[in-house]
Amino acid sequence: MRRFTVYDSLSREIRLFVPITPPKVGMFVCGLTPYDEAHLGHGRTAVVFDVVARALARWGYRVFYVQNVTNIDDRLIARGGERGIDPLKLAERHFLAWHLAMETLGVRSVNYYPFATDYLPEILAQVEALVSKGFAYPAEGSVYFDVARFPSYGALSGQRLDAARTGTRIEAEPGKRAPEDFVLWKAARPGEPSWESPWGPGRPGWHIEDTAITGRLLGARYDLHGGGLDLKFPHHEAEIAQAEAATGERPLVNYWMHAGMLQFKGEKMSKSVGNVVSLQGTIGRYGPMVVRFFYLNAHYRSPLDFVEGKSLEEAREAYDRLAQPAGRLAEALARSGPERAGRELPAEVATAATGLPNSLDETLAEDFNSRAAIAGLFGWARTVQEWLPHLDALSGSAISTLEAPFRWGRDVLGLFEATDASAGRERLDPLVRVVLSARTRARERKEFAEADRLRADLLTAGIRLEDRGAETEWHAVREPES
RNA sequence: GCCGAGGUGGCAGAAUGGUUAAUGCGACAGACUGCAGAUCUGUUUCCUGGGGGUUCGAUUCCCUCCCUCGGCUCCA
Repeated sequence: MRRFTVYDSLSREIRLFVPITPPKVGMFVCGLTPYDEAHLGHGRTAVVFDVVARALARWGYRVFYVQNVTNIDDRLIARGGERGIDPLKLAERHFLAWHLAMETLGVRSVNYYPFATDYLPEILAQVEALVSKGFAYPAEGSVYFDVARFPSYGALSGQRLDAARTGTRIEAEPGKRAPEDFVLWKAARPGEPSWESPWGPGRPGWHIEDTAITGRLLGARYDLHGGGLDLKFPHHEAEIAQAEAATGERPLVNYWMHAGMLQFKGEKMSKSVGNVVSLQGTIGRYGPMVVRFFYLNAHYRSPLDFVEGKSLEEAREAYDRLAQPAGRLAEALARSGPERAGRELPAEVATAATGLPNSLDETLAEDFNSRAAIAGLFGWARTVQEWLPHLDALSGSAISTLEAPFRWGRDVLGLFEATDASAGRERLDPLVRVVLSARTRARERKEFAEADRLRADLLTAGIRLEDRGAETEWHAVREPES
């Protein structure tokens, strides 16, 4: 197991990571409430923690990664009511879309997506435990957590209750003793989905599902909890309070990781601000790998600005600089096979290639500095560019050696994966070749006007040509419309 | 108001108690090319929010101020 450090939001310092029972790592990340289409901000958090899980797996840890799905809550009920759809069905529909987006983005490290409503017995048991231990009280069919009974409440966010209170939006919730008390079990209003409980029909509060799920799947204490920075207070604070109060064991979580917000037009991208950009739509327009690269090109804790018409264009240019040599190596290897004889690499190049993945691991092992690792890949791309013209002379194992750092990028960062666009390329290739051979003949006859006309026509069709000596390569300028 | 995260070149964005502060994008020039593109080479000069302090030396550590963003029970 590789040693690595991580910034823990609770202690506010970078700490060496030590699992409770090595090599196992229990990892939980707050998922979304799928009441609407996912936006670019959601994608960032998902990709950030995907890389964390991928890296841990590579480094010899056995990760069990759980991401919950809040499939019952006020927004779902409201949205379902507007559309005349059962909220649970609505949640399921949006979750399927999310899952598809994750698949496209290469987020495949999540082992399990538990739905809140599948954990009603655990939720009820936890609420009952809190009531019987005096940490929670029923009122008007609901149950509230008594924050005053949990003195360390606020430790994660640094919030002090007296200070927080001034800015608190005090909702008219009858029976609540203090404004900071949060709801564990919410009495059902007529027509709402509800479950039976000792306090009457109702549904779980937002915070309790996570600790009910982790209690069941990861135990009373586990290693790593992630989520967006906006969830730190009150959500994660509430998780700590209710879980530690219910089980009597602490700490609930050994390492808290919070991902920085994606900002758009100077503010956090969010539904309530109304500045959202669709995740699916952006993936469709730029391709999943460019979106992924955009996220990982910044440190996960920093705020990341999304500028329409600029950020992803820039990311595409930068990503292509890596993907192009990576792709040519993969193609060459597919053609030649690793067994083919040929020239070997000079010793210093081979040493650099085989050593780089390890140093990239070291870089990433310092609080998941993906940007610094990417910088290392750029340096390698430059070296590989020098070898691209000589690929056919190289042995299969030499090409494979050149590819090693890019394989690291694929395994850990999830970049350089074949996408639908490259599948489309295979279909188009024979057709494009027909035009190319006509153009090559024209060029041989120095009929450049004709050759340029063919090049221009292909460009209109979305295909850009690049002459490399006698050979001509082609690239799709835009994603195929689907 | 309180709590937290940030302020780095034209832009994005890393790192570090110490010779020229990564990397990418963009721009400019050269090589290559029939041209273009891609690639390579070079250039992009005084780039670390302001002011104090600690230090032989700070962008890095400490204090303070300013600015931006997030949270303060809807949030990834």
